[in-house]
Amino acid sequence: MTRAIRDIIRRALDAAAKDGEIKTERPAGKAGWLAVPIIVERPKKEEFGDFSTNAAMLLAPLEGRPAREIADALARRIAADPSKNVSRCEVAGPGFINVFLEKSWWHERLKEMLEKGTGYGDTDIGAGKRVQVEFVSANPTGPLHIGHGRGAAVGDSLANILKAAGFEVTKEYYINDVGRQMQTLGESVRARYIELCGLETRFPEDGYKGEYVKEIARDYLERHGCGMTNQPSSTANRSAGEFQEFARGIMLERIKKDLADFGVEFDVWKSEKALYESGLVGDTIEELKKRGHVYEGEGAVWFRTTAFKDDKDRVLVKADGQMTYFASDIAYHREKVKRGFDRIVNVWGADHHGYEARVRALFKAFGHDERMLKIIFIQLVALLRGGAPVAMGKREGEFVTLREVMDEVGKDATRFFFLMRKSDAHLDFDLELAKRQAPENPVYYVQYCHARIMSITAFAGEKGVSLPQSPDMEVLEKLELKEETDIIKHLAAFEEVVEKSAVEMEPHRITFYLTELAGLFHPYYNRNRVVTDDTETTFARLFLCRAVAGVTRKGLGLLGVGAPVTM
RNA sequence: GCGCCUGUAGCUCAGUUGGAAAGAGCAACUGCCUUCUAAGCAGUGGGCCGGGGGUUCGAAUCCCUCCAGGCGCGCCA
Repeated sequence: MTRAIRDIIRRALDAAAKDGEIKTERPAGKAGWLAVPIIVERPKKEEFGDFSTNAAMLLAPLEGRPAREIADALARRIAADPSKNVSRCEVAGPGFINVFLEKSWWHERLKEMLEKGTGYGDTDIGAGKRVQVEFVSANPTGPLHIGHGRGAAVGDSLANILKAAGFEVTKEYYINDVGRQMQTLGESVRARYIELCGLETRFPEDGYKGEYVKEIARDYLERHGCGMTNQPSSTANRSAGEFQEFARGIMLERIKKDLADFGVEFDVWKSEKALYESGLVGDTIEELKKRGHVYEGEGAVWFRTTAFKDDKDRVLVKADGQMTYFASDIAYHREKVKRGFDRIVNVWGADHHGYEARVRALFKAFGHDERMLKIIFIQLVALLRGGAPVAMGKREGEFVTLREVMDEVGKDATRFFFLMRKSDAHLDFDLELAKRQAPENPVYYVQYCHARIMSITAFAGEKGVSLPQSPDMEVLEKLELKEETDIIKHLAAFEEVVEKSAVEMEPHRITFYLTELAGLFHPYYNRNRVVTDDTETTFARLFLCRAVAGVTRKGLGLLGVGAPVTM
């Protein structure tokens, strides 16, 4: 759509140049029709036209003439555009050129999107480039909490949007299944198990106190009985590993179930443990060594990340011989690059931002273009209930799980709420508001738009109206109301919104877009009847409804939110 | 102390490749259900875009500085 508009401006520039009114040379190529980037925008105010451009103001200094003079010259030519799509063209303010398009031009846009059907909104700016989106990646030491939920919503929705924009996407979950915290989990389960068997034991000081640990211990007990408690201490120690392995399996199952119920499926589950077993971690350190980025000191092995703008060097191998989390993580990122992704996206909790510099150091050390790495930080969620904060604290075992929230307010509302803000902004999530089935709840506002249209369609069916597969232009010409053109204009912007969301990696743009669309449709519905005695108008309006419902369904789909037929 | 994020209406937030008179939702107030779902609609009030400088024809948007809040600065993950 912008392409068509840009063509109009370009033709005007060409004509003006030909007539000698513009002397500035224009470089070849699509982007540079001027030495400066021309902005074509959809003005906020409708008296400024369907689109406007600042071309004249940018040309003024180059031409050495007043902007308004140049604007006049261009406006004359735009108004006379051979496509006949321009109804009028005005110069305003300091030299803006405001262009008004014929209604029929918008009707054609509507026809186009109806013909594209469910494919409307898909574009190919991704050009099949491969993007890996790694998100959630929570340690399997406890259930997913609400913060993970926001990351899941953002990551999954982003993946959908990228796919729609023509990227090839791999969704991946990195399982931190080695290390101290996993060990603690194993010990915690073991302690609970021993307790369940009626024996005395000391619960680990920093153990996980949540109820879920007891549940896992009960599971273990059911499968293995109490035999484990009688074993000699050496065996019992070794069995801590067994508890850990058992707990890992249960927790992962539970996490997968939570995510599946949240509508999130991963393509790849990557185990940190497996990364070690494949030898990749060792290889990566060796490789870094060869490149001269590694040194030994204080009994540890260090990666000189300060050479790449990190605050301090980072330990890869601890003095006790254990690898750090960082060691496996750089191996993982190196592996991602090797797998041939064009773009690597990490969705992290905002509390990990201090980690970014050292991961980027890896890219630089290996000579990869670090611009391929994008890290999205998710600010923490403040959970409220009727305005009052709900306490969260993982260690105490009092955290609010994604499961609880989902069960209470529903999957759709939960996902929608997580996507109402840009990721790096704090989010207040009020359970009471999310649950309320009232207009102040934006989820229902948008979903209702879809359901309402489905209801209209059903009503039309009862009245014996059968809508043709594809619209005739003569029928669409019946959409004469300003409200109708406004809705079409907004629908026509959908592709660009999807593209922008993909490029900027900002799913919340879709949420806002849909709320605006619903905000146009509901008033329209309220003032006008769709199904009337006038067959052509009924057809035209049903087509418009079909397009609104289609875009709403598609947009909600990108968010991972359902589009109900009835509410 | 250093780094990252945030600061826009009473509340929660959009709006940053610089554009024309600042946007939405909620809350507040006033109205609307014999007509395709009132989970809806119509209307009213509400702002030194954290402060101060600067760049520009033009700044919520870019630069500097200060203030406030969050987070991070482990041989944890």
